[in-house]
Amino acid sequence: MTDVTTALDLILRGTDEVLPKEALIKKLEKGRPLKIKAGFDPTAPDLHVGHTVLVNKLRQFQELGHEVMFLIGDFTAMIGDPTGKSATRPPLTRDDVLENAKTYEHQIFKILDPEKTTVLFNSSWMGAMSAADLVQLAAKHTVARMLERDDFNKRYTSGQAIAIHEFLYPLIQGYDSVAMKADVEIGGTDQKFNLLVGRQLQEVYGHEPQVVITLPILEGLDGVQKMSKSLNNYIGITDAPEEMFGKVMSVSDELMWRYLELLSFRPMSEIEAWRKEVQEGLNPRDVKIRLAEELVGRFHSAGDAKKAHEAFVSRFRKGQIPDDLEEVEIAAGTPGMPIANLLKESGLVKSTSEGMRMVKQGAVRINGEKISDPSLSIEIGTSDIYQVGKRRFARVTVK
RNA sequence: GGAGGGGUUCCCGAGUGGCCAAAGGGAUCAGACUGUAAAUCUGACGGCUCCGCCUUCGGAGGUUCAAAUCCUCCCCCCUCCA
Repeated sequence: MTDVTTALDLILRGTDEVLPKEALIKKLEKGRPLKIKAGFDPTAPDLHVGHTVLVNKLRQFQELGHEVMFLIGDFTAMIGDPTGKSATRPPLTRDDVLENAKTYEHQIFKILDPEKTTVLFNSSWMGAMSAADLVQLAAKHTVARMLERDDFNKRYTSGQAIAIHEFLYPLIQGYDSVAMKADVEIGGTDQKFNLLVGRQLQEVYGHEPQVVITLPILEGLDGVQKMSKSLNNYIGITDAPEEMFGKVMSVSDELMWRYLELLSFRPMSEIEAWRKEVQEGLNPRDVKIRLAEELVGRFHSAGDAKKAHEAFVSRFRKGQIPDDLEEVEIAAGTPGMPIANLLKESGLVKSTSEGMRMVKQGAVRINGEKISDPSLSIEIGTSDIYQVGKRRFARVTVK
């Protein structure tokens, strides 16, 4: 096993907090594989790279010889983590859970080593718990401590409702650590309270408390708000190679360094060297390309990464039309089809109004030729390449 | 149970009878500049058979030549009192 100083270096990379750090060192010094716990909600198996910050950390632990315990919170999902008001969620069936779990595995094993990963469900011990057991568990924690949690506190003081069962969420998440005998639990900074409950409960149950590691929430492509699907500022790990590549390239120079720290597997020493290169005049774009290739390579393949890179260069730097065009056939009703309708029918714009606008704004090209006449009509039997803006392309045949 | 405040176009938020497809900001899209950076500037931002027409302001009715704005009923949210 790697020596403790080197291991610590790797583990600390990109973390927000390690609580407490001394305990982590002690655990590492034992020289045995540690049990690393991370919990996931069974409802949202469609991951983006923001989620992988945590998974990457798990991977680092695996590289150091530790054992990852990937916990799917199918029982806790019944409660729903009480952030805000959404206390109840539609219940998932057993089949849903299993299917989502499979999707998770498929996605995380692009990063994690399946050999060193155990997938667990907390229903397997929580489902067996009796009401009496639950009362006993609840007796081990106090309301005052629960109210330390920021959002509970806010809601309580501002007179908003907190249902009793919401207190059970942190409690059960904490109990999971007891049941799993976790040595370390990793989560986002927003999970800090819940993670700490695990420490407290383990102690009450006579176990050695887990070390809590919190990781920052990754900013989305806008660089301001957290990465999320609903804000549409995410890089999905199932995004197509070219799309993924392009999204990485559109990140700001500043944000790029953060992405490198949290998403790249390159050693920090190497990344620092790149930083120096940029200071000495290297175009930051070229560093971004390295990251884009690494990510596409991870979630697709090295070959895809190379192709995406080439496509990117020809399309954006040289302004060429991509080779793998979408082919669309549409039927014209009348002798000719107005350009705006054609754009709408082919899916390049959402409405004819938008189509009109795009033409007026000079965003539309046919076979590379800019057009500006919104009353242009396209004849039947033609097949041309239409472009709207920089990214939307299609070969459209009018029948 | 009582008193009051509110629901406006993707979001926030103006608008209290015609000049309102509805201010302003955000998000988004396009153009310029670039490294598809960022920032900035310009423009667009309900739909359509697009210089005109049609459908929007919680829902359903009504008053009026004319309503997001007035009236009636209903639904939902919030604050305070009990």
